[in-house]
Order: sequence, then structure tokens, then C-alpha cells
Amino acid sequence: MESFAIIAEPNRRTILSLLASSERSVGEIERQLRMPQTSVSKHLRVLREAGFVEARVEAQRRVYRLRPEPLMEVDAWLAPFRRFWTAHVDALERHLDRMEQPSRKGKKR
Amino acid sequence: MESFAIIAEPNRRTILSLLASSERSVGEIERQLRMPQTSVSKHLRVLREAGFVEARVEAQRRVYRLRPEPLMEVDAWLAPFRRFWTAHVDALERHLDRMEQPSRKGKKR
DNA sequence: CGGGAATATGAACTTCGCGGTATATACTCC
DNA sequence: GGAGTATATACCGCGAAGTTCATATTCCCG
Repeated sequence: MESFAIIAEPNRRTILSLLASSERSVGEIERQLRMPQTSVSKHLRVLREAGFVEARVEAQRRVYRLRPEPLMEVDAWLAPFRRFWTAHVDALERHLDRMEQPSRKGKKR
Repeated sequence: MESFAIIAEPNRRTILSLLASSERSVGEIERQLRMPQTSVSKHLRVLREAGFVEARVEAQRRVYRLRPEPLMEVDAWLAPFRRFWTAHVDALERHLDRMEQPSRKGKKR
């Protein structure tokens, strides 16, 4: 599966967000997110195969942690659009500036 | 459908990227991306209903242009992870620094 | 060694979205 | 008003992915 499809799944995004704060075992994820263990394991498998996470074995636990690369890709795809929406917000601000009650002539800032 | 699911579709991402440079009519998209008109129209409908694009009617053409909000949401979701991978890249760089052939003692830079 | 905890895997079922084909709607120009 | 162009919609079939239930595997410990 492909990076964008991976993060299209809400449960997987939740798992990723959880792991963003720190690494966690399957059981911890299971309990904190109140989702069935089998489901957690499968999502983790998908995430692992796509390189979003990696697992360290610790006795009978598997501790999962984030890996940065795939999300960096997503971020890279978004980059070209940022120009666009900052421009938009600027335009909106200028617009609102012109809207702003014309009684007061001395502009703030 | 939800923002992340929308951009999970490769053709839709391509359309969005195309519109990032400038607005375009359905026919222009159809030709530049070599994809069937009916398919383009459907994807545009999905994108429109999710707020990624909006259409202006111009005679018998519809000219589509980007709207920033949904992609900004995606960007916002990504934000917390940026901390994470900049930290990682830094660690990697330090690691590579230590790896770097120890014969030469005077560091470059 | 046997039982229990932690995690993974497999199978069956269901839902959903995409692609394709056919058709409808809307506008323009003669 | 009829032909042609531009775009949208409806219906269908198929495959992919998610959920659940059952079971397998691995490890710990008394």
C-alpha cells in the first residue's frame, strides 16, 4: 500500500499520533485506544510494511516506534501547496483590511 | 468522504498538483492528464464536495481552482510529527559525523 | 513441563470506491 | 431549432481493505 492510503485510515492516524509522543507496546496501544488487539496488530503490520513504524522485541512484547521517512514524503508532497494558501490568507487579510471601518484613517501596525 | 481519503487517490493528487499551478477547465485537465473525461468529472465532484476545489461557470466550460482549507487541515495534522523527524535527521547527522573516517582528525566545515 | 500472557495470522463476510459504458443536461452558433 | 461541444450523472461489476472470530506462535514463570 502507498503512503497516502496508509494514513487515510483513521485508526492508523490515531496510532501514529499516539506513537508521536513516545514508543509503545501493542498492549498499551490496545488499551489507550480501546480497540481490539487483533485490529491493532493488523494496522501495525500495515504501518510496519510501509515503513511508518518499526518494532523492537522485548521478551514477549513488541515495542513500536515511529519512523520519519514516509511522513516526510507526505510533507514533501504538500510543500508546493503551501505557497498557495499563504498567498490566499494574505489576500484575505488585505481584503479584510480594506473592509475594515474606513472611518478611522490612521492604520494600525 | 474525508480529507485524507480524498488525497489517497493518485489521480486526484495529480489533479490537485495540476491546479496548484493555475486554474483549469475540465477539458484542459482531461487532455493534460490523458484521462477519460468522465473520470475527471467524477474526481472533480469528489474534490468539490470535500472543498478542495471550486468551480466557476464560463459559458459551457467549468473552470476549477484550488481552495486551501482541506490541505491546510492535512498540514495541521502533520505538524506534530515535524518535531520528530527533524530530531531524527539531526541524530542521523551526528551519527554520520562520528562514522566519518577517523583517519583525518581536523574536521571540515 | 504446563499454563497463561502478549502478539500475530488466517478465513469469512461486508462495505466502499474506482473504472467503464451509456446517457442526460447545458450552452453556442448558424 | 438543430448540430456540435463541454460537462455531469446513473448504473454496474469488481477488487481492495477493514472488522470480527478463531487459532497459532512465542515467551515467561512457578
